[in-house]
Amino acid sequence: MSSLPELDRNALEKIASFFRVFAEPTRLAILQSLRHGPASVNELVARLSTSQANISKQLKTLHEADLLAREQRGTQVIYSISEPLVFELCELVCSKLNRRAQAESTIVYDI
Amino acid sequence: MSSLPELDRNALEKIASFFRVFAEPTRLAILQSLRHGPASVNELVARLSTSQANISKQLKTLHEADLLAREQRGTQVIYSISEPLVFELCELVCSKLNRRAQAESTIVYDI
DNA sequence: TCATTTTATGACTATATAGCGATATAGTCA
DNA sequence: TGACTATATCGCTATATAGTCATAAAATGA
Repeated sequence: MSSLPELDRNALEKIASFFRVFAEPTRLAILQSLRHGPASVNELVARLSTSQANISKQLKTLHEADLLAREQRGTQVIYSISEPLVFELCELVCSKLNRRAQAESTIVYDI
Repeated sequence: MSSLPELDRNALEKIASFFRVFAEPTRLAILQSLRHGPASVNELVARLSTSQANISKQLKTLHEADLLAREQRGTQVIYSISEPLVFELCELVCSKLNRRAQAESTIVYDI
């Protein structure tokens, strides 16, 4: 938002890919869970209702998007949010959805 | 980001769906093009390299997500950005990607 | 080394949707 | 009404990926 040379297809594709990381409820659930602090894979598996394989897969996606830090401790791997942007993005979207919801009912979104 | 009752699957799915609207380069290209001001479907078709059918389809998605306003003028339909959040979101993501890109090369993202 | 625990990966299925060509729909003007 | 223009929709194909089960890989401790 400033200079106006248009982004080419390649750049737009990279931006789209970044948004795509946030476009799945399971990944959002992982981010929401990690708001409380770092957690191991098994802890996340216990909290969320999906398989260990799927949790690992989605953690990989989040890590490759540079949103999560990964630390190995013995046989466990501890993941934590490494990018504050995660909260800013979710706050923006949640407040937007809350504004919309208020006009309709009373559901409140808040990650 | 404040109170901590976790969002249920249904709420997370709605948030994910919202992010998903931004997760396709053609829709981002439309948003980028509309930054210059309102435009008709045909104008967008002329600017972007995809079919009229696809432009109409993606405009529908953007409109249903409450991001675009739609105004019929004769046989033409004029679309315009109706939600400033669009710019905030894209700025956040672009600046993030720029920070990352600076650490690697010199590509600059700026919608 | 072997058994155990924890995490990651491979093969697969099911589903969602981007994009296309063809066509329908709707508005305008003669 | 009929011709014309602009937009929307339908049917379709191709592709991407979430999720699952089974298994591999890696770290630990006996």
